Amino acid sequence: MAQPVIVWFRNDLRLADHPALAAAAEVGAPILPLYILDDATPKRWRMGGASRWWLHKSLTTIAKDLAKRGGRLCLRRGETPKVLSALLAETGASGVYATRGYEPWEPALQQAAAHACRAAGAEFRVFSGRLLFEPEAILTGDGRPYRVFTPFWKACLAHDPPRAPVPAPRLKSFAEAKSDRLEDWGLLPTGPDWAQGLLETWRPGEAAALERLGAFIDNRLANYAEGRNFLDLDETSRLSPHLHFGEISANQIWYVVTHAAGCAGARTESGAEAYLRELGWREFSYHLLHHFPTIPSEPLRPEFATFPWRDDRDALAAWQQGRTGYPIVDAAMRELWQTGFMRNRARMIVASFLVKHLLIPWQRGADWFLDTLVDADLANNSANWQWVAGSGADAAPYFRIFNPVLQGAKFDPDGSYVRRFVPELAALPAPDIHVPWQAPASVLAQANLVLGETYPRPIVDHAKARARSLAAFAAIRR
DNA sequence: TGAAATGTTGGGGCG
DNA sequence: ACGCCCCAACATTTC
Repeated sequence: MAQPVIVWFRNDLRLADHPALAAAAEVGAPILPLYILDDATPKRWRMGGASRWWLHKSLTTIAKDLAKRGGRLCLRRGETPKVLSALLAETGASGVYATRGYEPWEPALQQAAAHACRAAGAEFRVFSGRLLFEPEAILTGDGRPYRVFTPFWKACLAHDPPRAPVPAPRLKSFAEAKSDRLEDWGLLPTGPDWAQGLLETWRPGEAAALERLGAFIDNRLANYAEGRNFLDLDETSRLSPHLHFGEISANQIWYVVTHAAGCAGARTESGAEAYLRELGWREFSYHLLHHFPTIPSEPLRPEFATFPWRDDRDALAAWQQGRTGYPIVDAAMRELWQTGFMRNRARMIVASFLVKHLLIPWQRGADWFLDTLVDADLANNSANWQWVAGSGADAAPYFRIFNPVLQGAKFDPDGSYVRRFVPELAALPAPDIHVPWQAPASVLAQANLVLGETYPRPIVDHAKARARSLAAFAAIRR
């Protein structure tokens, strides 16, 4: 029997447009599909609860997809180099093929994997597959990384177009090896099963991702530029968790959306352009993380080291649990807890509230998002929290403080988003639903609402919090 | 990918 | 008819 080739799956849990898998298939040797659960390698950034739930479902799905083709996904738990060394010894594999990662620990991890392969006389090959543009390919004229989005994205668009997707290879033969049982990995919540809302909201896996992309393009892409902001509508793609786990690639999305846009043609920015620009922000985040690997924990702008943050555990808990007294903030935070997701508009509102109204360090918010979002992604999460806080690249200016009442009135005008996720406010009429503390007593009584009991009063006064935030930012502005 | 404060304008009520 | 004031409505600037 020929020496097998190990395809080391990570956040690339798909069979189509998978350059490493395609290259392994080209070899003509049996393929051993492998996933390693390595809780030791990123010491600080252990996968969050919602991510582990998704991972369990996604591994189940790709294992089935492989089984349909006669293969068996090998699951191993442990430190990656040790697992690879053991498996190379067991199987006599001639190589390990993987998709390049960009997190801060990836260079060392990939080097360790390469070393394990070399010691076993096998080759280690890394393929691109996660990004449209490699970080080395998009640099300013003097060879430095971009720190402002617009010129970055212009440079991307002027660059050679992204790699065209490759189809799923025909997989002729597989190798097998002893495998853990997925159920034994404990990825699903036990004790309280908080994942019911996730189960009702999501269908992880490659097939579902492709279906979602198709439905998005058919039904919502044309209206995306405006519609994505409305919290009570479902006008976003919701592809982010699929994209994070690599169930679909950015290249697949790029080409399908570009093709769909080819028939359009409008004076205002089209939905396709707006959507591709969001993919551009993802690229930008990954490039930033690659070039500035400390951004998950440290502000990119050094002057923020002395920012007068507050350590307010009660306020943080109120924010996490969706009881700040600002309905739009609470609705969004409860949506996050129930479904593992918020659209971008909601993320901006709640992030601005945590950082500007409460003056709580953005890292606390980033940690909470990493634990609760099904699309938790170190690059996007770090870059976007720093963007909101003003400490990052091309950051939102310090004075841009969202007014949660105005944001609610603008993007949830009839209050149906609030009603869906904050049921104790459901009986309030639209004029009052974003400002329950201003509602007349008769309206509150009719809605069976007792402020401070059935729903909290605002934990901060907007005008005072705004002034406090401006003063805090003035302190580091000198 | 804001919001609030401040400035300007123009219609209309009214003496 | 006229000037004055009020104040939306909109524009600009400031945070």
